[in-house]
Amino acid sequence: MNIYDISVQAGVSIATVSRVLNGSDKVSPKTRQKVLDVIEKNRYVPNAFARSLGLNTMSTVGILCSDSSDVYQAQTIYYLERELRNNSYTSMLCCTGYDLRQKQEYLQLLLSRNVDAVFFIGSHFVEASAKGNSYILNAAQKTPVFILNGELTGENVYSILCDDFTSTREITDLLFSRGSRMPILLYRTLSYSGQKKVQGFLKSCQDHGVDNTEKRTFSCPGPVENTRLILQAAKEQGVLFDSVVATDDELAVGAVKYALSCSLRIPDDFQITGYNNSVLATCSTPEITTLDNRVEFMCVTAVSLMVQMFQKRDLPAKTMFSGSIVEHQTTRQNKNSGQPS
Amino acid sequence: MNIYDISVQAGVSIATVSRVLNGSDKVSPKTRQKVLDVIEKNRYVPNAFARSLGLNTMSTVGILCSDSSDVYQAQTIYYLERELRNNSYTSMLCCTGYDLRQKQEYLQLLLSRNVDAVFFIGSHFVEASAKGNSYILNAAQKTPVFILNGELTGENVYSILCDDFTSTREITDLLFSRGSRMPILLYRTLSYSGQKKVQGFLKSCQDHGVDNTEKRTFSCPGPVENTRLILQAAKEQGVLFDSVVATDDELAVGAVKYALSCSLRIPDDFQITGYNNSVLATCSTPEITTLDNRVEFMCVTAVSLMVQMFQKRDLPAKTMFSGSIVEHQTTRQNKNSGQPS
DNA sequence: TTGTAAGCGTTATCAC
DNA sequence: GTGATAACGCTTACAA
Repeated sequence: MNIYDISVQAGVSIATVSRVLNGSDKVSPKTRQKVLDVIEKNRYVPNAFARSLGLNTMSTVGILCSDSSDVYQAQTIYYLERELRNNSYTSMLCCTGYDLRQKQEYLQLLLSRNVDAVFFIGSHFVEASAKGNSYILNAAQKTPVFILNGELTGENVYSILCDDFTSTREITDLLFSRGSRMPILLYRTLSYSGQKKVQGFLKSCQDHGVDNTEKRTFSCPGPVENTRLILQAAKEQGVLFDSVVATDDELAVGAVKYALSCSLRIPDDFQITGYNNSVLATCSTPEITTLDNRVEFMCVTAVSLMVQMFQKRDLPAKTMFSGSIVEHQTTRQNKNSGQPS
Repeated sequence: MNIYDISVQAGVSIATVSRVLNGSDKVSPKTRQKVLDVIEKNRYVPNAFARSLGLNTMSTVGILCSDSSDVYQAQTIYYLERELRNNSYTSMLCCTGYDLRQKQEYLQLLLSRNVDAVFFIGSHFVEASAKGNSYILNAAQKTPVFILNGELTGENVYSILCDDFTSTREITDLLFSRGSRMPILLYRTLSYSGQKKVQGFLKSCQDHGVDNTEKRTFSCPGPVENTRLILQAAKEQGVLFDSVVATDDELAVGAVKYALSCSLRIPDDFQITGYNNSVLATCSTPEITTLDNRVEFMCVTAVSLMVQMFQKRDLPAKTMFSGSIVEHQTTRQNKNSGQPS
């Protein structure tokens, strides 16, 4: 069943059927109804392939993430897809993993499918070296690129991100204000946002007169149990710390497990902050004070930017917004001097 | 740049270019190389829309989930996408929420895009009433449907699922064997798998001589704090229980929080089991004994079924596999008689 | 082995 | 308002 069949049954030309389908106002009400009836009767649905060939678009965008099962990314995917659908776009999901070659292949795949735009979730996609990012910039020559929680400068590239520097500085400030004297930072990788977090942490430490800051940041790859081991090792190597700033909630969970295994009282002896305000923060006991980096707002904003861009509006290449601290049970309630462990 | 431009530059016909592109063996090595050089030089990529119009497929499948940010669904999406991509399919992701109308609209959307197959994640899509499922059965007339962790009988519908009845019976058996005398069950909804879990729980209770089983199952919708409140209420209403069988890990986390708030010792006074073997089970302290329902295996199997189906093989409409218990810290180590709280 | 030409099912530009 | 008809860019018989 195609547009020609419909046109025959309705006694009109395919042009008229097409007009009805696309809501043109240059069709008489009578003709329109006649055509609609035939369409209805036959449950006719226009062929998407032919349509996209003619229009040169399928109203589809690509979503690239490294791992959709990561709680933060999963959240982002959810809101992105919802917003895109609300604006009549479908989402093509690609989980690339962390290998550059895979990322490039996936991006090529999306481009070859003629997606209308590409969204990168997370700053893992922005490499430290400019050369490593050329594949994104190349892509942007054909297709608009939106980077969520990362930053990349280039033509047709738009970055939407939480101010991780300030947020991490503020959450570290919070620990100091609640009596911590020697916080340490746990981070996952030195991605763009990872670096910002480290810098925010160091800034707060400097502001509070903590020395040797470069030795107070620890990389924690791998699963949650690894975090505990790394903290254990740090302690055994003589690193003194009475609080942990974690750059995601899973790392914070690891810190909770460390504290519990050492019988440290949380938050009296030991304070912990997470990041992302994910379900992990409230599933932990005690529940973790965390940073809400407004995933939903980020996604709504990103899709809004995309829609405006298609309307040829001039847009900011970078949109940055502030996070907010959500206090739970791993930080002290009010200001009093703490006692380093 | 299209196939015609390439053919001119290479001094051949578009048919030959097409043959080269599609790896036909009916092209002389010399011609092939000549064409490949021109393609390379121009970085030509064939138009996906025209291609799909001709072939009547875009090698795309639809993935329908209710909420991609749910940890279980996020896992499933990850493995599904990976397997599909390994078999040269791209994934169109749709997050429908829990409203039937939305589900139907999304399914229509996917069908109108001519996806090659549709995957439903989770049994939320299978309604209790046959009428509520007609939209799926209708879709299956055109497009093969794969239901992951749910069951629906119909032409062109394939169900791949963990044996939730047996798994829940076994994990309840485990609690009895570790000294529990009066377990209760927490479930999310009475979806297909939800029902199976309830039945498995009741069977185990009957086998162990527990009466009044129908009053020992509790529905726990909503966020994690709600679970604690429901358990609290149950206790205050005089329900006696010394262990909780939760039908997902998040519910189990709620049970952990309940136990900790009552100062019950886990697992000595109170035992808990989760379900799904998700990150939540290990992020909890104590870590939760849970059921591994083999998400990865399920996805690999589902995609394998799809591939075989396209090869016109005859396939089982239902593929069921067993789960396995992963013991952590919320169940006792060995058999000894317990003391009901 | 290669080329010609007829689809595939739309949209859109013309005439009328 | 409506109807021919030419794109859109590819695949694939069928011919040569």
